[in-house]
Amino acid sequence: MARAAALTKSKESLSRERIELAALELIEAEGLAAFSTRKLAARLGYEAMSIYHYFPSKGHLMDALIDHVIGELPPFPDASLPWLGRVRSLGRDVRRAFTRRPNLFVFVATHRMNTPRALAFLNRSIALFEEKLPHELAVRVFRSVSYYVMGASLDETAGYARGPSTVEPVSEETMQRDYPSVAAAEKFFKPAEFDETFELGWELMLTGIAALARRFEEQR
Amino acid sequence: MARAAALTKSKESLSRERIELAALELIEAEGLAAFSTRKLAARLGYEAMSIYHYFPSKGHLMDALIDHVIGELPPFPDASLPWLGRVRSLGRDVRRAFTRRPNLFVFVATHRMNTPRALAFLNRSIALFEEKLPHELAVRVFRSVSYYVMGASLDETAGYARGPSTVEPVSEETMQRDYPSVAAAEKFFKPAEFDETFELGWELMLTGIAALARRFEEQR
DNA sequence: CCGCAATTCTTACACCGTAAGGCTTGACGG
DNA sequence: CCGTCAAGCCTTACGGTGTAAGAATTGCGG
Repeated sequence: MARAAALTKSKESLSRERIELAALELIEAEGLAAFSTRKLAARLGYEAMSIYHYFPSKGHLMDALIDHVIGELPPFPDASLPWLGRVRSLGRDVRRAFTRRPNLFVFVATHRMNTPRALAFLNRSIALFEEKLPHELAVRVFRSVSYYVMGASLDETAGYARGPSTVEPVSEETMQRDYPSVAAAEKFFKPAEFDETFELGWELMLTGIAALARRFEEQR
Repeated sequence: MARAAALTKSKESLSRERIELAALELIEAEGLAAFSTRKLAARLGYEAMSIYHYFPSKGHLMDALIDHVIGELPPFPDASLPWLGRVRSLGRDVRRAFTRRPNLFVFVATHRMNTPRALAFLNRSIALFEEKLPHELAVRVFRSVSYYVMGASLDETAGYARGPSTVEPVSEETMQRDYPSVAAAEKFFKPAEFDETFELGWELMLTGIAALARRFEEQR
C-alpha cells in the first residue's frame, strides 16, 4: 500500500502524475521518436530506473498517456441537444482534443485504446448511435465515423503538411511540371485549412447519417 | 555509378530490390517494432552495414518501402466508368492494397508520402475529383475521402480488433457490466466484419459526394 | 595479371529499455 | 533514542538499436 510520500524541502518526489505530465511535455517538445525513459527521468531530476517504480514498463506509461488524453476530452455532448447535433459535436470534440497533442497522437492512433476510461467513452459513443439506429447499424456507423475522425486527426498530425520525410522533397519546378494538381492543391493542405476541410467531410458524413436515421424514424 | 552486379554461383548479390523484398517479408513476419537492419541483413545472409551501401539510412529504406506499397496499387480506375464508380473503386483499391501489408501500413499511415510514385498517385486522385468539382472543393473532398480510407485502413491494421496492448484487458464480466454497448458491439469489430463496415461508411461518404457533384452538374 | 572501383565486412560509439539488486531515507513501535 | 522495515531511488549491467569510419574482399576491364 502506498504511504503518503514525504515532501523534502529541496524537491517534490516522483509520482505517476508528475511522470505523466513530464512525459506529455517532453513528447510534444522533442517528438515521439526522441522520447525515452532516460530523458524523461533527467527532465524530472531523477535516474531512469526510478520511473519503473511507478510504471512497470514504458508500455504501461504510454498506455497511461493515452488514458490521460482520453481524460482531456470535453464532456459528452449535452443530452438536450438534437441527436445529430450531438454526433456533430462528438466528432469535433474528439478531433480537437487529439490534435492538441500532435506528437502523442500518432502513438494514440496506432495503439489499442482499451483502458477503462477509453472503454467508457467508447461505450457512450456507441450508445449515442444506438439511440437512433438499430444495433448493428449503430455499431457500423459509429465505426465509420471514427475512421473519418481518426484519419483526419492523424493526417493533420503526421501527414503531408508536416515536416520533411527522409528523402529530400521534389523541387518546386518538378512539382509544377509533373504534379500540377498536387501543386495547385498544396495551398489547401496547409494547417490553416484543416478546420474547413475537416468540417466539409464531416458534414458529408453527417448528411448520410441523418438520411439513415430518418429512415428508421419513419418506419416506427 | 552502379555497375552490373556479378552473379556468383553460391548466392545472389545484394540489391535495392532484394533488400526491399526481404524487408517487406520480415516486417509482416515479425512486426514493425522487431524490424531492424541487423535482422534484415541476417535474413539475407549479410552483415548489417552492407544494407547501407544501397540505402543511406534506415529512413531511406522505409521510404522505399512506402514507395513499393504505392506501386502495388491496382491500375487507376478505367476512365470509361462513370465518375462516381471510379471514386468508389479508388477508395476500395487503396484500402485493399494497404491493408494487405498490415504491419507496414501503420508506418505508412504515420509518415509523409512524397516519393515520386506517391505524388503521381496523389496527382491523379486529385485530378479525378476535379473532373466534377470546382478546384477548391475537389481538393477538400479528396482530402476528406482520404481521411476515411486511411482511418479505416489504420483501424483495421492497428486498432481495437488487433492484438493486446500492454495493460491487461478488462475481464469479460467487467465488460458486460460496465460497457454493455461495447460488449455487444465487439462482434461487429472483428476482422470478418471489416469489409461490410468499410462499405457502409464508404457509401455514406459517396452519397454526400454524389449530391455535391450533382449540384455542380446542374448549374452548368 | 594488375589495378581499381564496387561491394561487403569489422569495429566502435552512443543510445535504448529494463533486469537485478543495493543504498538511502523517513516513519514507527519499543 | 534506537532498531526495523518498507518505500523510493540509484547503480550496474546486458543485449539490443542505428550508423560513422574505415579496412578487407571481390570481380571486372585493361
